[in-house]
Amino acid sequence: MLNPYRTYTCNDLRATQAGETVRLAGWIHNKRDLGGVLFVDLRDHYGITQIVIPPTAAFQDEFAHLPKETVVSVQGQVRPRPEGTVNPNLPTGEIEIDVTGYDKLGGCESLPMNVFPEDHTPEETRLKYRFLDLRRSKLHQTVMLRSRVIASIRRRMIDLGFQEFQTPILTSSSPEGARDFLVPSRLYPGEFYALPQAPQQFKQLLMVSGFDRYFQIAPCFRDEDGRADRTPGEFYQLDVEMSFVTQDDVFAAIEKLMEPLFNEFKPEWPTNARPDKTFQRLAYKESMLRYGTDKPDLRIPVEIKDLTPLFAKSEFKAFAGKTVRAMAIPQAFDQPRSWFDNLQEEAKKLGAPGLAYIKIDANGELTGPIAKFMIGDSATALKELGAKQQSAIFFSADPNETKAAKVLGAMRVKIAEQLGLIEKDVFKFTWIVDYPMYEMNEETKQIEFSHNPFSMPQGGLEALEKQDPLTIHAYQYDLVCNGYEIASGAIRNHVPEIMYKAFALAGHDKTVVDTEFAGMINAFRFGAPPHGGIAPGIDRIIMLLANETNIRDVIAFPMAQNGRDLLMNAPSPVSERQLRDVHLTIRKPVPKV
RNA sequence: GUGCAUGUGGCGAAACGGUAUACGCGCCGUCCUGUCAUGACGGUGGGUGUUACUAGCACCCAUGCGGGUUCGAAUCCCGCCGUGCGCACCA
Repeated sequence: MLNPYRTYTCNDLRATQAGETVRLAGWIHNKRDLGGVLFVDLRDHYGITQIVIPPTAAFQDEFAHLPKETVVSVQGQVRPRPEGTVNPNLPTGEIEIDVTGYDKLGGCESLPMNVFPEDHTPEETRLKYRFLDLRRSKLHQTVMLRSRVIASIRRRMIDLGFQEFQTPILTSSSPEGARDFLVPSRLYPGEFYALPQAPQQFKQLLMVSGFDRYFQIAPCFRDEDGRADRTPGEFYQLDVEMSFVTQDDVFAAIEKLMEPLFNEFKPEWPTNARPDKTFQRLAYKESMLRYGTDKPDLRIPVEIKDLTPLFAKSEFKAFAGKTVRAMAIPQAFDQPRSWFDNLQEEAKKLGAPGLAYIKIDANGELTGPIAKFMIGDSATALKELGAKQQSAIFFSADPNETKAAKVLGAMRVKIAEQLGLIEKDVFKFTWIVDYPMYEMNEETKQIEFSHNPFSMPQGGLEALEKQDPLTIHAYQYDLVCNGYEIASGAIRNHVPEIMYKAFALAGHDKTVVDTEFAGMINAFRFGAPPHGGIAPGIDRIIMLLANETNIRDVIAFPMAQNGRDLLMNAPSPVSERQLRDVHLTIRKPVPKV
């Protein structure tokens, strides 16, 4: 039986179908009323077809007054367009439909935002009327890209020998990491499920269960605030875990996924992969030194240098005895004083005392506010910094090494954006490896895990027993592309003895491990394979492939930065009865006066 | 929690201490038989009142909300709220 709404989609018809009687259904995309003849662009998911309502049609006037975005089904005959009126920009541009009748399937009221033309609209409106925003070709295409990327990832993972699993969404709260989303239990008053921040423990348990190679396109829930590259509340990871592997094996698997994936969807953008399609590696410490961050944007051709020894005994008190880092910025010489002043303000916002700089003029002479302190060795060294003439050198000095590095790292990106120094249309990947296992909490002076406490320390038990904890590296790694952390993972600590020792160094005794990670530590007692994995962020990968800078633009139904869903009105109050079912009373915060 | 930016018609916006809503988009009306971001002309914030009621006129209100400075505030100041970006946070 014939479909009552359509016999073709709006992207199907070509000149070869001329003469056929057809039915098309879709949205009224645009109208061109020429007085006699009425042209209407009919749009569906697949494309646009021009339909023509002739002056002889009794319903022409009626049709002309249907608002844009009305849903109709039209019947008519396919005919080739007259000579000279073919539209080469439209796949269906050779033909048009001579309409003989129509049905109005869905009316449309006055629109709160334009679907076509796709003009600028505030994000709040776009989120509230997401179903309209999703009709616009930009977002519609991105969501389709997302679908194709995920399909490709799934196919590639299976081809690489991985199996797909599902893991619980209602699980238990885990003590480490971000805040959990909690789900109150009806059957157990006062007890809660938590939504998983990642299927971390489950995937490790699957390895202990002998499944060898796991993957899942997994939703992850974390109660943390949004950023341009981070949605609040929930996001998707390609969660991966492998047994009997080293770090190199995990890298090899992910490289076999990523490089071809990026190449499939953005073939015109070269990557910096080596000839054998592997990615470069950078030690965490090296990255902090050269780029001031553990997610360096390698598209920026600027590196930071350490000048600490040079100023150790300097007359210049602002630098003496502190960690001093510097970077040379080409093209910065000619910037106005206000530009340099602005950067100082930016640096101060990041907690730096300021942002010192000197300029190197056409004669290679040092100028600027602090140039007079740069004498002898330091002047020579600065010229050797690689600073070409007509450039500027920026300094960051702080008693705290990490802070000195991070300030300059942030300024490196900001300056590069302002001066257009970021290389375009290219993907620059790097692995970040050798993360420290522990770090010193400056406030409490306690040694803490710097990343995932389940990571295997490099050197194993021996390192934990004999080495200064702050010098121990973990088999912990990130994959970074164009300044975005797109994956994070580790070789796991699967040996209870090493686990207890690792926690002991961070000040947690055995009972903490036994109670808080009971499920996993118990499993490790019964024959656990060495294993490790990684979790690439799906949303960020799509962002890169779609060339978007706002992560909400690659998600069909995102929440606003404040964690609200403006379309569905979540979160929202629930009834007293629902609360009673789960044994909750509301404790409201004290209102501000 | 916090820093910065921002908030004016359905939408993008203009006015930057002196007649708010210029201009554009959309929408409405009229005209046009080959357009395809159609074109031309006109209209388009809200309320109340009034008249000779397809229309006109008068008055009032409106620049996120509340207060303040000023002869006069969209504009300057204070507080609050919303949104965006950043920081804290993110095993």
